[in-house]
Amino acid sequence: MTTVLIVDDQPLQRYGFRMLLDSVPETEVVGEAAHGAEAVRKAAELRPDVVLMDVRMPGMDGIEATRRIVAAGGRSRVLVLTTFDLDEYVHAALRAGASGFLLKDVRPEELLAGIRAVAAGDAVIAPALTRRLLDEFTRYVPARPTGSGEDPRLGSLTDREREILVAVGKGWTNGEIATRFVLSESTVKTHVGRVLAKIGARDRIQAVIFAYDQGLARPNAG
Amino acid sequence: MTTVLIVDDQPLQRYGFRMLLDSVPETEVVGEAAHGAEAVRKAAELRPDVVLMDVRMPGMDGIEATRRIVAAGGRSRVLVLTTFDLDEYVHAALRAGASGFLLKDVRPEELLAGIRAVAAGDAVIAPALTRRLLDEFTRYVPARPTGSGEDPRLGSLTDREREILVAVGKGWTNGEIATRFVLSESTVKTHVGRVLAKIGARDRIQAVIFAYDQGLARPNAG
DNA sequence: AGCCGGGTGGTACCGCGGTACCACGTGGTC
DNA sequence: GACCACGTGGTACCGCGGTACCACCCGGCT
Repeated sequence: MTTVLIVDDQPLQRYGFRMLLDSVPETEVVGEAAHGAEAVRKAAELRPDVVLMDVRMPGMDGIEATRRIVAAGGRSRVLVLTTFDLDEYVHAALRAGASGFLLKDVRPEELLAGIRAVAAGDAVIAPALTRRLLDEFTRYVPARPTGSGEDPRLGSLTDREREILVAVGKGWTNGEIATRFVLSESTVKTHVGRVLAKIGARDRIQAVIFAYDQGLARPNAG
Repeated sequence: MTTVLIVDDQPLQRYGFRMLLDSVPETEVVGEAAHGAEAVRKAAELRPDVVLMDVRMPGMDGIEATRRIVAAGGRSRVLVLTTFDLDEYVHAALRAGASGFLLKDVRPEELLAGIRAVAAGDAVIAPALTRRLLDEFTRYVPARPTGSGEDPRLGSLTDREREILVAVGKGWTNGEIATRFVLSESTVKTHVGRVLAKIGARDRIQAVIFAYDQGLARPNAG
Protein backbone atom coordinates (compact mmCIF):
# COMPACT_ATOMS: atom_id res chain seq x y z
CA MET A 1 0.00 0.00 0.00
CA THR A 2 1.38 3.37 -1.03
CA THR A 3 0.35 6.40 1.02
CA VAL A 4 0.00 9.67 -0.88
CA LEU A 5 -0.23 13.34 0.06
CA ILE A 6 -1.89 15.52 -2.57
CA VAL A 7 -0.68 19.12 -2.85
CA ASP A 8 -2.53 21.54 -5.15
CA ASP A 9 -4.14 24.90 -4.62
CA GLN A 10 -7.17 23.98 -6.71
CA PRO A 11 -9.74 21.90 -4.82
CA LEU A 12 -11.12 20.47 -8.04
CA GLN A 13 -7.70 19.24 -9.09
CA ARG A 14 -7.20 17.60 -5.72
CA TYR A 15 -10.59 15.98 -6.05
CA GLY A 16 -9.64 14.52 -9.41
CA PHE A 17 -6.42 13.05 -8.11
CA ARG A 18 -8.15 11.64 -5.06
CA MET A 19 -10.81 9.97 -7.18
CA LEU A 20 -8.16 8.37 -9.35
CA LEU A 21 -5.99 7.18 -6.48
CA ASP A 22 -8.97 5.92 -4.47
CA SER A 23 -10.11 3.89 -7.47
CA VAL A 24 -7.15 1.53 -7.24
CA PRO A 25 -6.29 -0.63 -4.22
CA GLU A 26 -2.54 0.01 -4.22
CA THR A 27 -2.65 3.68 -3.26
CA GLU A 28 -4.21 5.49 -0.32
CA VAL A 29 -4.61 9.24 -0.05
CA VAL A 30 -3.69 10.14 3.51
CA GLY A 31 -3.97 13.90 3.21
CA GLU A 32 -4.30 17.03 1.11
CA ALA A 33 -2.61 20.42 1.19
CA ALA A 34 -3.48 23.63 -0.65
CA HIS A 35 -0.11 25.38 -0.54
CA GLY A 36 3.58 24.85 0.16
CA ALA A 37 3.67 25.57 3.84
CA GLU A 38 0.80 23.21 4.53
CA ALA A 39 2.49 20.58 2.38
CA VAL A 40 5.70 20.76 4.39
CA ARG A 41 3.78 20.51 7.66
CA LYS A 42 1.60 17.61 6.58
CA ALA A 43 4.48 15.74 5.00
CA ALA A 44 6.29 15.82 8.33
CA GLU A 45 3.16 14.81 10.18
CA LEU A 46 1.75 12.12 7.89
CA ARG A 47 5.02 10.76 6.48
CA PRO A 48 3.49 9.72 3.16
CA ASP A 49 5.37 7.47 0.76
CA VAL A 50 4.74 9.87 -2.08
CA VAL A 51 3.93 13.57 -2.25
CA LEU A 52 2.05 14.62 -5.38
CA MET A 53 3.22 18.22 -5.73
CA ASP A 54 1.87 21.01 -7.89
CA VAL A 55 4.41 23.69 -8.87
CA ARG A 56 2.38 26.87 -9.13
CA MET A 57 0.74 27.76 -5.87
CA PRO A 58 0.16 30.96 -3.95
CA GLY A 59 2.62 31.56 -1.12
CA MET A 60 5.35 28.97 -0.97
CA ASP A 61 5.50 27.23 -4.35
CA GLY A 62 5.97 23.54 -5.01
CA ILE A 63 9.69 23.81 -5.66
CA GLU A 64 10.51 25.33 -2.31
CA ALA A 65 8.14 22.91 -0.57
CA THR A 66 9.91 20.03 -2.31
CA ARG A 67 13.27 21.32 -1.17
CA ARG A 68 12.14 21.45 2.43
CA ILE A 69 10.46 18.08 2.43
CA VAL A 70 13.51 16.43 0.94
CA ALA A 71 15.81 18.32 3.30
CA ALA A 72 13.76 17.11 6.26
CA GLY A 73 15.27 13.72 5.57
CA GLY A 74 12.15 11.59 5.81
CA ARG A 75 11.59 8.82 3.30
CA SER A 76 8.85 10.71 1.43
CA ARG A 77 9.47 10.95 -2.32
CA VAL A 78 8.18 13.96 -4.18
CA LEU A 79 6.55 13.65 -7.59
CA VAL A 80 6.13 17.07 -9.15
CA LEU A 81 3.21 17.76 -11.48
CA THR A 82 2.69 20.80 -13.62
CA THR A 83 0.68 22.06 -16.55
CA PHE A 84 3.62 23.91 -18.03
CA ASP A 85 6.72 22.13 -19.23
CA LEU A 86 9.08 25.00 -18.63
CA ASP A 87 12.72 24.01 -18.42
CA GLU A 88 13.16 26.23 -15.41
CA TYR A 89 10.56 24.25 -13.50
CA VAL A 90 12.13 20.93 -14.39
CA HIS A 91 15.63 22.01 -13.45
CA ALA A 92 14.53 23.63 -10.24
CA ALA A 93 12.41 20.67 -9.22
CA LEU A 94 15.15 18.14 -9.86
CA ARG A 95 17.67 20.26 -8.04
CA ALA A 96 15.25 20.56 -5.16
CA GLY A 97 15.39 16.79 -4.91
CA ALA A 98 12.20 15.73 -6.65
CA SER A 99 12.03 12.08 -7.66
CA GLY A 100 9.89 12.75 -10.66
CA PHE A 101 8.38 15.33 -12.95
CA LEU A 102 5.19 14.74 -14.92
CA LEU A 103 2.84 16.94 -16.89
CA LYS A 104 -0.78 17.16 -15.84
CA ASP A 105 -1.95 15.89 -19.20
CA VAL A 106 -0.52 12.52 -18.22
CA ARG A 107 -2.82 9.57 -18.71
CA PRO A 108 -4.19 8.09 -15.48
CA GLU A 109 -2.42 4.75 -15.84
CA GLU A 110 0.88 6.53 -16.46
CA LEU A 111 0.44 8.63 -13.35
CA LEU A 112 -0.20 5.49 -11.34
CA ALA A 113 2.86 3.86 -12.89
CA GLY A 114 4.83 6.96 -11.97
CA ILE A 115 3.66 6.87 -8.37
CA ARG A 116 4.55 3.20 -8.23
CA ALA A 117 8.04 3.85 -9.59
CA VAL A 118 8.68 6.78 -7.26
CA ALA A 119 7.48 4.82 -4.25
CA ALA A 120 9.94 2.08 -5.21
CA GLY A 121 12.80 4.59 -5.10
CA ASP A 122 13.05 5.03 -8.85
CA ALA A 123 12.48 8.23 -10.77
CA VAL A 124 10.23 9.26 -13.63
CA ILE A 125 10.32 12.05 -16.15
CA ALA A 126 7.62 12.87 -18.66
CA PRO A 127 8.76 11.69 -22.10
CA ALA A 128 8.17 15.12 -23.57
CA LEU A 129 10.74 16.55 -21.14
CA THR A 130 13.19 13.68 -21.25
CA ARG A 131 14.33 14.56 -24.75
CA ARG A 132 15.49 18.04 -23.76
CA LEU A 133 16.95 16.73 -20.54
CA LEU A 134 19.00 14.16 -22.41
CA ASP A 135 20.27 16.79 -24.79
CA GLU A 136 21.62 18.77 -21.89
CA PHE A 137 22.88 15.62 -20.28
CA THR A 138 25.03 14.56 -23.20
CA ARG A 139 26.21 18.11 -23.59
CA TYR A 140 27.38 18.61 -20.04
CA VAL A 141 28.07 15.28 -18.38
CA PRO A 142 31.61 14.18 -19.12
CA ALA A 143 32.00 10.83 -20.84
CA ARG A 144 32.32 8.05 -18.35
CA PRO A 145 35.96 7.10 -17.96
CA THR A 146 35.33 3.67 -19.41
CA GLY A 147 35.70 0.76 -17.10
CA SER A 148 37.24 2.09 -13.92
CA GLY A 149 34.36 4.49 -13.25
CA GLU A 150 36.26 6.48 -10.65
CA ASP A 151 39.75 7.83 -10.47
CA PRO A 152 42.18 5.23 -9.09
CA ARG A 153 43.72 7.94 -6.96
CA LEU A 154 40.51 7.93 -4.91
CA GLY A 155 41.03 4.29 -4.02
CA SER A 156 44.39 5.01 -2.46
CA LEU A 157 42.78 7.27 0.12
CA THR A 158 41.89 5.88 3.51
CA ASP A 159 38.36 6.39 4.84
CA ARG A 160 39.51 9.22 7.04
CA GLU A 161 41.36 10.93 4.22
CA ARG A 162 38.26 10.68 2.09
CA GLU A 163 36.25 12.45 4.78
CA ILE A 164 38.92 15.11 4.97
CA LEU A 165 38.84 15.57 1.20
CA VAL A 166 35.08 16.03 1.29
CA ALA A 167 35.49 18.63 4.03
CA VAL A 168 38.13 20.44 2.01
CA GLY A 169 35.71 20.31 -0.92
CA LYS A 170 33.17 22.18 1.17
CA GLY A 171 35.63 25.02 1.46
CA TRP A 172 36.38 24.54 5.13
CA THR A 173 39.67 25.80 6.57
CA ASN A 174 41.94 23.45 8.50
CA GLY A 175 40.74 25.09 11.68
CA GLU A 176 37.08 24.52 10.82
CA ILE A 177 37.72 20.91 9.94
CA ALA A 178 39.57 20.45 13.22
CA THR A 179 36.62 21.89 15.12
CA ARG A 180 33.93 19.88 13.32
CA PHE A 181 35.86 16.64 13.44
CA VAL A 182 37.11 17.30 16.97
CA LEU A 183 40.75 17.07 16.07
CA SER A 184 43.82 19.23 16.49
CA GLU A 185 44.74 21.44 13.59
CA SER A 186 48.05 19.61 13.34
CA THR A 187 46.23 16.37 12.67
CA VAL A 188 44.12 18.00 10.03
CA LYS A 189 47.22 19.36 8.38
CA THR A 190 48.75 15.91 8.39
CA HIS A 191 45.66 14.42 6.76
CA VAL A 192 45.32 17.18 4.20
CA GLY A 193 48.98 16.89 3.35
CA ARG A 194 48.64 13.18 2.72
CA VAL A 195 45.52 13.71 0.63
CA LEU A 196 47.29 16.28 -1.54
CA ALA A 197 50.24 13.96 -2.03
CA LYS A 198 48.04 11.00 -2.92
CA ILE A 199 45.82 12.75 -5.43
CA GLY A 200 48.69 14.78 -6.85
CA ALA A 201 47.29 18.20 -5.99
CA ARG A 202 49.66 21.02 -5.20
CA ASP A 203 47.24 22.83 -2.88
CA ARG A 204 43.79 22.48 -1.38
CA ILE A 205 42.25 24.45 -4.21
CA GLN A 206 43.10 21.79 -6.74
CA ALA A 207 41.85 19.28 -4.21
CA VAL A 208 38.50 21.10 -4.25
CA ILE A 209 38.44 20.89 -8.03
CA PHE A 210 39.39 17.22 -7.88
CA ALA A 211 36.58 16.60 -5.40
CA TYR A 212 34.10 18.22 -7.79
CA ASP A 213 35.44 16.21 -10.70
CA GLN A 214 34.95 13.02 -8.76
CA GLY A 215 31.52 14.03 -7.54
CA LEU A 216 32.62 14.02 -3.91
CA ALA A 217 31.56 17.62 -3.64
CA ARG A 218 28.54 19.00 -5.40
CA PRO A 219 27.03 22.39 -6.04
CA ASN A 220 24.38 23.57 -3.63
CA ALA A 221 25.18 21.06 -1.00
CA GLY A 222 26.49 21.46 2.53
CA MET B 1 0.91 3.53 -37.91
CA THR B 2 4.40 3.16 -36.48
CA THR B 3 6.89 1.00 -38.38
CA VAL B 4 9.39 -0.94 -36.30
CA LEU B 5 12.66 -2.74 -36.95
CA ILE B 6 13.53 -5.39 -34.35
CA VAL B 7 17.22 -5.98 -33.64
CA ASP B 8 18.27 -8.86 -31.39
CA ASP B 9 20.61 -11.80 -31.82
CA GLN B 10 18.18 -14.20 -30.16
CA PRO B 11 15.40 -15.41 -32.49
CA LEU B 12 13.11 -16.19 -29.57
CA GLN B 13 13.45 -12.66 -28.26
CA ARG B 14 12.61 -11.24 -31.68
CA TYR B 15 9.62 -13.54 -31.86
CA GLY B 16 8.35 -12.24 -28.51
CA PHE B 17 8.65 -8.63 -29.59
CA ARG B 18 6.99 -9.33 -32.93
CA MET B 19 4.07 -11.07 -31.26
CA LEU B 20 3.56 -8.14 -28.92
CA LEU B 21 3.82 -5.47 -31.63
CA ASP B 22 1.63 -7.39 -34.05
CA SER B 23 -1.06 -7.69 -31.37
CA VAL B 24 -1.79 -3.98 -31.45
CA PRO B 25 -2.94 -2.03 -34.50
CA GLU B 26 -0.73 1.01 -34.04
CA THR B 27 2.61 -0.73 -34.71
CA GLU B 28 3.87 -2.75 -37.66
CA VAL B 29 7.06 -4.80 -37.66
CA VAL B 30 8.71 -4.16 -41.01
CA GLY B 31 11.87 -6.14 -40.45
CA GLU B 32 14.25 -7.97 -38.14
CA ALA B 33 18.02 -8.03 -37.75
CA ALA B 34 20.29 -10.38 -35.78
CA HIS B 35 23.34 -8.18 -35.35
CA GLY B 36 24.60 -4.64 -35.65
CA ALA B 37 25.74 -4.65 -39.25
CA GLU B 38 22.44 -6.07 -40.45
CA ALA B 39 20.60 -3.52 -38.34
CA VAL B 40 22.43 -0.61 -39.96
CA ARG B 41 21.77 -1.99 -43.43
CA LYS B 42 18.09 -2.69 -42.86
CA ALA B 43 17.50 0.63 -41.12
CA ALA B 44 18.80 2.41 -44.21
CA GLU B 45 16.73 0.22 -46.47
CA LEU B 46 13.44 0.04 -44.60
CA ARG B 47 13.51 3.48 -42.92
CA PRO B 48 11.48 2.39 -39.89
CA ASP B 49 10.04 4.94 -37.47
CA VAL B 50 11.54 3.10 -34.53
CA VAL B 51 14.44 0.68 -34.16
CA LEU B 52 14.15 -1.67 -31.19
CA MET B 53 17.80 -2.30 -30.43
CA ASP B 54 19.43 -4.89 -28.20
CA VAL B 55 22.82 -3.95 -26.73
CA ARG B 56 24.69 -7.21 -26.45
CA MET B 57 25.14 -8.85 -29.81
CA PRO B 58 27.97 -10.72 -31.50
CA GLY B 59 29.96 -8.63 -33.95
CA MET B 60 28.89 -5.01 -34.01
CA ASP B 61 26.99 -4.30 -30.78
CA GLY B 62 23.84 -2.22 -30.37
CA ILE B 63 25.65 0.90 -29.27
CA GLU B 64 27.79 1.15 -32.38
CA ALA B 65 24.81 0.27 -34.57
CA THR B 66 22.83 3.04 -32.89
CA ARG B 67 25.60 5.52 -33.52
CA ARG B 68 25.68 4.69 -37.23
CA ILE B 69 21.93 4.70 -37.69
CA VAL B 70 21.63 8.08 -36.00
CA ALA B 71 24.62 9.42 -37.92
CA ALA B 72 23.03 8.33 -41.18
CA GLY B 73 20.59 11.17 -40.64
CA GLY B 74 17.32 9.36 -41.34
CA ARG B 75 14.32 9.99 -39.19
CA SER B 76 14.55 6.60 -37.46
CA ARG B 77 14.55 6.76 -33.69
CA VAL B 78 16.43 4.14 -31.72
CA LEU B 79 15.00 2.63 -28.56
CA VAL B 80 17.67 0.60 -26.80
CA LEU B 81 16.71 -2.45 -24.76
CA THR B 82 18.90 -4.47 -22.48
CA THR B 83 18.76 -7.01 -19.68
CA PHE B 84 21.53 -5.35 -17.74
CA ASP B 85 21.19 -1.86 -16.31
CA LEU B 86 24.86 -1.01 -16.43
CA ASP B 87 25.63 2.69 -16.29
CA GLU B 88 28.17 2.26 -19.07
CA TYR B 89 25.48 1.00 -21.40
CA VAL B 90 23.14 3.84 -20.61
CA HIS B 91 25.76 6.52 -21.06
CA ALA B 92 27.09 5.00 -24.22
CA ALA B 93 23.64 4.53 -25.72
CA LEU B 94 22.54 8.09 -24.97
CA ARG B 95 25.76 9.47 -26.36
CA ALA B 96 25.29 7.35 -29.43
CA GLY B 97 22.05 9.20 -29.96
CA ALA B 98 19.47 6.74 -28.67
CA SER B 99 16.04 8.19 -27.98
CA GLY B 100 15.32 5.79 -25.19
CA PHE B 101 16.67 3.13 -22.91
CA LEU B 102 14.49 0.44 -21.38
CA LEU B 103 15.14 -2.79 -19.52
CA LYS B 104 13.85 -6.03 -20.96
CA ASP B 105 11.80 -6.73 -17.87
CA VAL B 106 9.57 -3.83 -18.92
CA ARG B 107 5.85 -4.59 -18.98
CA PRO B 108 4.32 -4.89 -22.44
CA GLU B 109 2.14 -1.83 -22.14
CA GLU B 110 5.09 0.25 -21.01
CA LEU B 111 7.13 -0.90 -23.97
CA LEU B 112 4.31 0.12 -26.27
CA ALA B 113 4.04 3.46 -24.52
CA GLY B 114 7.79 3.84 -24.96
CA ILE B 115 7.62 3.11 -28.67
CA ARG B 116 4.78 5.55 -29.01
CA ALA B 117 6.74 8.27 -27.19
CA VAL B 118 9.90 7.68 -29.18
CA ALA B 119 8.00 7.72 -32.47
CA ALA B 120 6.56 11.07 -31.44
CA GLY B 121 10.06 12.46 -30.99
CA ASP B 122 10.07 12.24 -27.20
CA ALA B 123 12.43 10.16 -25.12
CA VAL B 124 12.00 7.48 -22.50
CA ILE B 125 14.24 6.13 -19.77
CA ALA B 126 13.48 3.18 -17.52
CA PRO B 127 12.53 4.50 -14.07
CA ALA B 128 15.15 2.31 -12.44
CA LEU B 129 17.84 4.12 -14.44
CA THR B 130 16.37 7.59 -14.25
CA ARG B 131 17.30 7.97 -10.59
CA ARG B 132 21.00 7.50 -11.22
CA LEU B 133 20.82 9.61 -14.33
CA LEU B 134 19.22 12.47 -12.42
CA ASP B 135 21.89 12.27 -9.73
CA GLU B 136 24.53 12.77 -12.36
CA PHE B 137 22.46 15.43 -14.02
CA THR B 138 22.15 17.63 -10.97
CA ARG B 139 25.80 17.04 -10.24
CA TYR B 140 27.14 18.07 -13.59
CA VAL B 141 24.67 20.30 -15.38
CA PRO B 142 25.15 23.89 -14.28
CA ALA B 143 22.23 25.79 -12.88
CA ARG B 144 20.14 27.26 -15.65
CA PRO B 145 22.00 30.34 -16.84
CA THR B 146 18.95 32.03 -18.31
CA GLY B 147 17.03 34.64 -16.39
CA SER B 148 16.30 34.36 -12.69
CA GLY B 149 18.51 31.36 -12.18
CA GLU B 150 21.80 33.16 -11.82
CA ASP B 151 23.07 34.73 -8.68
CA PRO B 152 22.69 38.54 -8.61
CA ARG B 153 26.18 38.77 -7.18
CA LEU B 154 27.50 37.72 -10.57
CA GLY B 155 25.96 40.77 -12.16
CA SER B 156 27.90 43.11 -9.92
CA LEU B 157 31.17 41.82 -11.32
CA THR B 158 32.86 43.71 -14.13
CA ASP B 159 33.91 41.79 -17.24
CA ARG B 160 37.49 41.67 -16.09
CA GLU B 161 36.54 40.45 -12.65
CA ARG B 162 34.46 37.70 -14.23
CA GLU B 163 37.46 36.54 -16.20
CA ILE B 164 39.50 36.54 -13.04
CA LEU B 165 36.86 34.51 -11.23
CA VAL B 166 36.88 31.91 -13.99
CA ALA B 167 40.66 31.72 -13.74
CA VAL B 168 40.48 31.31 -9.99
CA GLY B 169 37.92 28.56 -10.62
CA LYS B 170 40.48 26.71 -12.69
CA GLY B 171 42.71 26.55 -9.65
CA TRP B 172 45.31 28.96 -10.91
CA THR B 173 47.51 30.86 -8.45
CA ASN B 174 47.74 34.64 -8.56
CA GLY B 175 51.14 34.27 -10.20
CA GLU B 176 49.78 32.00 -12.92
CA ILE B 177 46.89 34.32 -13.61
CA ALA B 178 49.30 37.24 -13.84
CA THR B 179 51.44 35.35 -16.35
CA ARG B 180 48.55 34.18 -18.53
CA PHE B 181 46.78 37.51 -18.50
CA VAL B 182 50.04 39.44 -18.79
CA LEU B 183 49.50 41.44 -15.65
CA SER B 184 51.45 42.13 -12.50
CA GLU B 185 50.66 39.95 -9.54
CA SER B 186 49.63 43.09 -7.66
CA THR B 187 46.92 43.74 -10.18
CA VAL B 188 45.70 40.20 -9.95
CA LYS B 189 45.55 40.50 -6.20
CA THR B 190 43.54 43.67 -6.52
CA HIS B 191 41.08 42.00 -8.86
CA VAL B 192 40.78 38.86 -6.79
CA GLY B 193 40.25 40.93 -3.69
CA ARG B 194 37.40 42.81 -5.29
CA VAL B 195 35.84 39.60 -6.58
CA LEU B 196 35.93 38.08 -3.13
CA ALA B 197 34.35 41.17 -1.63
CA LYS B 198 31.61 41.30 -4.25
CA ILE B 199 30.58 37.67 -4.10
CA GLY B 200 30.99 37.50 -0.35
CA ALA B 201 33.68 34.85 -0.30
CA ARG B 202 36.29 34.89 2.42
CA ASP B 203 38.97 33.24 0.32
CA ARG B 204 39.61 32.00 -3.20
CA ILE B 205 38.53 28.50 -2.23
CA GLN B 206 34.99 29.61 -1.63
CA ALA B 207 35.25 31.56 -4.85
CA VAL B 208 36.07 28.30 -6.62
CA ILE B 209 33.00 26.69 -5.08
CA PHE B 210 30.90 29.70 -6.05
CA ALA B 211 32.18 29.43 -9.61
CA TYR B 212 31.15 25.78 -9.74
CA ASP B 213 27.74 26.58 -8.29
CA GLN B 214 27.21 29.19 -10.97
CA GLY B 215 28.44 26.96 -13.75
CA LEU B 216 31.36 29.28 -14.51
CA ALA B 217 33.69 26.39 -13.85
CA ARG B 218 33.00 22.85 -14.87
CA PRO B 219 34.55 19.48 -14.16
CA ASN B 220 36.99 18.27 -16.82
CA ALA B 221 36.95 21.57 -18.67
CA GLY B 222 40.09 23.41 -19.69
C1' DA C 1 37.56 71.35 -16.50
C1' DG C 2 35.94 68.21 -13.14
C1' DC C 3 34.32 63.79 -11.77
C1' DC C 4 33.97 58.80 -11.75
C1' DG C 5 34.22 53.83 -12.89
C1' DG C 6 37.29 50.43 -14.45
C1' DG C 7 41.78 48.61 -15.11
C1' DT C 8 46.43 48.66 -13.73
C1' DG C 9 50.26 48.85 -10.41
C1' DG C 10 52.97 49.34 -5.86
C1' DT C 11 54.18 48.64 -0.67
C1' DA C 12 53.65 46.62 3.68
C1' DC C 13 51.89 43.39 6.90
C1' DC C 14 50.08 39.14 8.79
C1' DG C 15 48.11 34.68 8.95
C1' DC C 16 46.80 30.43 7.01
C1' DG C 17 48.37 26.73 4.29
C1' DG C 18 51.77 23.39 3.05
C1' DT C 19 55.99 20.78 4.09
C1' DA C 20 59.44 18.28 6.63
C1' DC C 21 60.19 15.46 10.36
C1' DC C 22 59.11 13.18 14.31
C1' DA C 23 56.27 10.75 18.02
C1' DC C 24 52.77 7.66 20.14
C1' DG C 25 48.77 4.44 20.55
C1' DT C 26 45.92 0.90 18.58
C1' DG C 27 44.36 -2.96 16.01
C1' DG C 28 45.55 -6.24 12.76
C1' DT C 29 48.78 -9.73 10.57
C1' DC C 30 52.84 -12.53 10.17
C1' DG D 1 56.95 -10.42 19.84
C1' DA D 2 57.58 -7.76 15.65
C1' DC D 3 55.76 -5.28 12.14
C1' DC D 4 52.63 -2.24 9.64
C1' DA D 5 48.73 0.73 8.44
C1' DC D 6 46.13 4.23 10.28
C1' DG D 7 44.83 7.92 13.07
C1' DT D 8 46.38 11.28 16.06
C1' DG D 9 49.48 15.06 17.63
C1' DG D 10 53.60 18.32 17.90
C1' DT D 11 57.37 21.84 16.25
C1' DA D 12 59.46 24.71 12.99
C1' DC D 13 59.81 27.18 8.74
C1' DC D 14 58.48 29.63 4.59
C1' DG D 15 55.64 31.40 1.03
C1' DC D 16 51.39 32.49 -1.05
C1' DG D 17 47.11 34.63 -0.26
C1' DG D 18 44.37 38.35 1.47
C1' DT D 19 43.95 43.12 3.16
C1' DA D 20 44.68 48.01 3.68
C1' DC D 21 45.98 51.98 1.41
C1' DC D 22 47.54 54.57 -2.20
C1' DA D 23 48.68 55.99 -7.11
C1' DC D 24 48.15 56.62 -12.16
C1' DC D 25 45.79 56.35 -16.62
C1' DC D 26 41.95 56.28 -19.65
C1' DG D 27 37.29 57.02 -21.49
C1' DG D 28 32.80 58.76 -20.79
C1' DC D 29 29.64 61.86 -18.72
C1' DT D 30 28.28 66.36 -16.81
